[in-house]
Amino acid sequence: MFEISHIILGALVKGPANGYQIRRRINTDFAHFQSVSTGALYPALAKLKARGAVIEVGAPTQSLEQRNFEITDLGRDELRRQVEMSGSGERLKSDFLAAVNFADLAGPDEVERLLEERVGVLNQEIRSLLALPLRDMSNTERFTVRYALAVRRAALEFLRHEGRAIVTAIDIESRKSIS
Amino acid sequence: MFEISHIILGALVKGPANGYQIRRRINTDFAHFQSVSTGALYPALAKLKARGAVIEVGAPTQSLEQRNFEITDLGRDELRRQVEMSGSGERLKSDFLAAVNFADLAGPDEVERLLEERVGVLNQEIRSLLALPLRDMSNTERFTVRYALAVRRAALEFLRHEGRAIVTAIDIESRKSIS
DNA sequence: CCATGCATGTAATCGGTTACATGATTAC
DNA sequence: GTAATCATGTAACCGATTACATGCATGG
Repeated sequence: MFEISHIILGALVKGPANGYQIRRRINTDFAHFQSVSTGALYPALAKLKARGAVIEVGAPTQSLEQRNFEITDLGRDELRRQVEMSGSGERLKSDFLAAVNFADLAGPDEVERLLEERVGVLNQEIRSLLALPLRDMSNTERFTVRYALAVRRAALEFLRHEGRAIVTAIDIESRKSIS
Repeated sequence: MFEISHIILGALVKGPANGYQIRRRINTDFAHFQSVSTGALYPALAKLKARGAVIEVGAPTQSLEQRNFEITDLGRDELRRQVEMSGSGERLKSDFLAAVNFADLAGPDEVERLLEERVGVLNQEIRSLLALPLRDMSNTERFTVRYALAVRRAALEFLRHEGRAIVTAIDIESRKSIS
């Protein structure tokens, strides 16, 4: 399992950065498969430094309390080993599917709301993915973005074709139980 | 956010069950959006009982230490409210995309392995979804299964069409850096 | 001047998994 | 008889989020 520390190393492969920049790289460039909060980032970064997977470089002379981290060969080794050990699983926790699954209790309006909202979320995610600087990316990075785009577009497509049908089906069903 | 307790309530909507059966319902029928471990299930079940969202029914006379839980009106209310409050987001943590994203460090063989493994996982997930008793399901349940099928099939399709290309692209790239 | 973004960090808490402990029942 | 499945539960741990505390820099 990939942990935050490995993702941090992955973010630093692109070049040195401070904590804030690492966080932004992860939450934009890697948003389609991972995210971080500050409470996870800084402790993980400290541990990586302690074990020599990253080093702190540059001027402590700087007036700002801004730091600068760089990945070491040891860090690259660690990341490479992680890739080699990694499986191809995904852990999904879907509020959308859970809510729809149990929406019989709430009625067709609720299903309609959830569907519309999901379409909105998917469109937003697609827009974010398209906004990424695809030209500056490596082949593998671009591949992951295109994979993420493909599944989101398929989800949208499905909702467009089958969303209406499910709402009317539940509507009919709920009317039946009333009469 | 849907928690385990809500998912348990959702499993009990289908009818009374013991802890073990609840767990199996979740890990098969709801596998496409949620899973549970025993360490989460039993404490959550105890709390649900304590607050009256489920009741323990039937014979304590039974020789087995088998229990039987039933959802109450209060529990149904709680689940309905949760559906109404729910957003349409999904939280994905993908080892597959992370590993591919950083696979430059490991070489084309590693990418090929990850792709093949992912195809295997997707096929298995599709088989599991198709094995579900679709006839016995409500409209909304069936809808979530078909949604899950659609995105997995799209992922497979993408890998079939674009998987080969990425492996060769990285291969060419890595040979370039050698020469 | 004041909101927003940049920047670092900690403490409390959370939701959950892994592993363990135990034992009955069923199927080969 | 022995392996697998059914069945319940706890303790230790884990990875992470939320909220907070602090302060500088920038732009409207």
